[in-house]
Amino acid sequence: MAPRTGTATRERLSRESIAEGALELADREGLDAVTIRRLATDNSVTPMALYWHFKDKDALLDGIAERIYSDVRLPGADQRTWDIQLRAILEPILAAVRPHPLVSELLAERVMKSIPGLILSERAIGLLRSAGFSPAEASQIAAFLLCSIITLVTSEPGAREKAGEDVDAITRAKRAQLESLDPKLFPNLLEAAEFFLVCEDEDSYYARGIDFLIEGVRGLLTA
Amino acid sequence: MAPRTGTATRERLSRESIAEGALELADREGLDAVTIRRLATDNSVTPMALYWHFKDKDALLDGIAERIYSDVRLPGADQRTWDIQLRAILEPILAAVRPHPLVSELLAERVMKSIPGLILSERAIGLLRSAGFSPAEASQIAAFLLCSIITLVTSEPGAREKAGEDVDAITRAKRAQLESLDPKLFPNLLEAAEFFLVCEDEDSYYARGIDFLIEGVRGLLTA
DNA sequence: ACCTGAACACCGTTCAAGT
DNA sequence: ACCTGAACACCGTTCAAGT
Repeated sequence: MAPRTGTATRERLSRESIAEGALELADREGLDAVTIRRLATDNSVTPMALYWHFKDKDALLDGIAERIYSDVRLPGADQRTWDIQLRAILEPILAAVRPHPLVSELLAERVMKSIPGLILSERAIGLLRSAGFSPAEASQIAAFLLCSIITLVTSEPGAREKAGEDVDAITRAKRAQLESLDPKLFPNLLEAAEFFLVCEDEDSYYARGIDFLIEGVRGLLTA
Repeated sequence: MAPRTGTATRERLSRESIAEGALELADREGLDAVTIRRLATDNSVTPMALYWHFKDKDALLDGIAERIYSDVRLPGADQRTWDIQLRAILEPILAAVRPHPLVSELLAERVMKSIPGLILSERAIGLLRSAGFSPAEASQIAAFLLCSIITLVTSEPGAREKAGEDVDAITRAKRAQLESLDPKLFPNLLEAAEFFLVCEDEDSYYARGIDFLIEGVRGLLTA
């Protein structure tokens, strides 16, 4: 008889399946919902079962980060100018992180803790080295670029509010707070209030972010 | 008889004294050490006492962030070019955040939750507006610049290791991990390994960071 | 190899009560 | 106004044990 399959099947636990479930949970309900005990019941298992697959909770979060970094699809290196190639690296990273605004805060401190993260760091540093930066400069700039991509996602206006289900209750409260400010003291804040609450156009938001980063590198190069 | 003063005096609790104590604790032992119960015993008081001064733990963390933002000393506006003025804003922000690498991760999502944070945001947006950016652009760029300053501090190589007391035990472990990488696959990472572990020169690290940000803005402006 | 059961030492927070 | 006491519903984690 073939093993049972279907919705009620209890799959064998594995690092990957646990991390995948944890990521989906975090995307839906936020990182605070990711709890050893919650994951255990979601997997129909005892909390201690998870400790066979992960040393501790921090290692489990490393696993979530690895899962996201493994989505990055880097293009092959070529002979185009450094700015074109840099864009070709940054965009796939953004594409991998962007679906996970509630989880992105995990990523910065965890790049060096997984093979996919190491690969993408190696690639970025190599590109910056060949553009003319020293090892010290290249490693700092590469780290900063990655952090910046993550920051763009983490702080995309409106994105983080998806954690609580009362999406626009939070937005309304924030709007009320901003609009209660003294217009004499905070004219510019009031003029721009709407752009802190929701993102007018996500694509142009991210395009501007990437442009900023590439121009920043160019500025350091020609200084 | 004058009220007792000296080392054993139990001061009256206040929002400010609690936040100050919490910040010092976080600077010494990291944010995980900042616990309602720990702060209570540090203040020789019951955990519930803190709930009179702060709605909940999140509000207490807001208080810590406000404490740091209140250290920012902005210069008066003047008629110099936008890049000079932008530098004159970014540097005092950096100066306020830099002493608190273990706490800086709190700051990004909390700028708009205190008067000092609102003031500095207003100022940055105003400057970018007068440099020629639209309200949407100015607010996005201002938010990104602030996040970037914070990121520079949060991820300054070696800074975060000061949480655990075994400072160079952690550094040694990280070095071992990096040096165990295959030199064929990660040549650039290995060449730059040292710069991920400790910061060669903090001042040039931060100078490069600020230069990057200003050049990034210039790039968007001339695009 | 993979998982369970019971227990420990912590959390944040509510609610009613004291002065 | 400011703080206490007792209690609740959670955490992560250790340790010994089962199959």
